[in-house]
Amino acid sequence: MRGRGYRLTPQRQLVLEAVATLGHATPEAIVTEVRRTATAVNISTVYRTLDLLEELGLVSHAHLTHGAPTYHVAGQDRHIHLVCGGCGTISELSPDRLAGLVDALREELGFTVNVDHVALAGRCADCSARAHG
Amino acid sequence: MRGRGYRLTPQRQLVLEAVATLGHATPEAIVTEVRRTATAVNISTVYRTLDLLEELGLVSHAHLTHGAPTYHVAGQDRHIHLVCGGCGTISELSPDRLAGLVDALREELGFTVNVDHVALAGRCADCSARAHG
DNA sequence: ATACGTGCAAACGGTTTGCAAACAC
DNA sequence: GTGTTTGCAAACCGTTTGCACGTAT
Repeated sequence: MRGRGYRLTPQRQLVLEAVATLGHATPEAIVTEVRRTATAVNISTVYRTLDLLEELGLVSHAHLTHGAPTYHVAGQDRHIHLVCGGCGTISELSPDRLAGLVDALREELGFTVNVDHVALAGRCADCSARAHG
Repeated sequence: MRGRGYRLTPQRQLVLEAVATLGHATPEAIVTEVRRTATAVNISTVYRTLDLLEELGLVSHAHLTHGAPTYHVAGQDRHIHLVCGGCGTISELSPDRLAGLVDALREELGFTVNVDHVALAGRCADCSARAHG
């Protein structure tokens, strides 16, 4: 952090801790967690800090729903998300499932897929059954 | 359209035509196109109409960027999108590339992936090279 | 004639910005 | 001390809503 010329502030520490504690969290959830120990922290500081932490490679974000993105500690407990458009249920999946595609795209096109970033949309078993009923 | 108890209005026709003409278009781009022939059409009508057309299975939408989604005629010229987080370039890919994964998820979990819906984020060859330089 | 559909304006959720005050260095 | 970072308030973008008017059926 300091190594890259940035200042180490309580806000920045608290935001990173909150992301670690919460697992997958929206900016709104993060500011709520942070305020448990520092009531005055502003949501705009959280946004600025998340951008910075992401730039430093400490956190990543994913889009699970049409609403706010969720942030998580980078490279930890990696997985793909499946989001059911019927009931909204989110399930997790090993990133190995995409390994074949990822490797092929890197070799053929030089394109490196960020596997965590986007969820796969679709319909879970229950909702598929219901739709046909 | 009428078959399902909905009224056929000029606005609805124009929105569908605009989606067909534009290929991939945001609601903003669609309303601009529609206004070339009907200046008074409101953006909220476009949103309502797109929801309806999607419910009827005539159009689909995909999330290519962090901004507005893009709408396209359903089932036509299907492809996956690759979005480079470095330069923003969007490229297209055959949905066959995901066939293996899609089949596996359906068999094992009963989950049906909506392949068109979400783009794969990552870094294109140029931007990967640049990042290491 | 009577729902249904539209335009408008206002609100919404999520995010970004300009600025002056506060603080890490 | 000085330049970065913060809090605040206001603006922003994309989207949704309530309501009175308009219109396809």
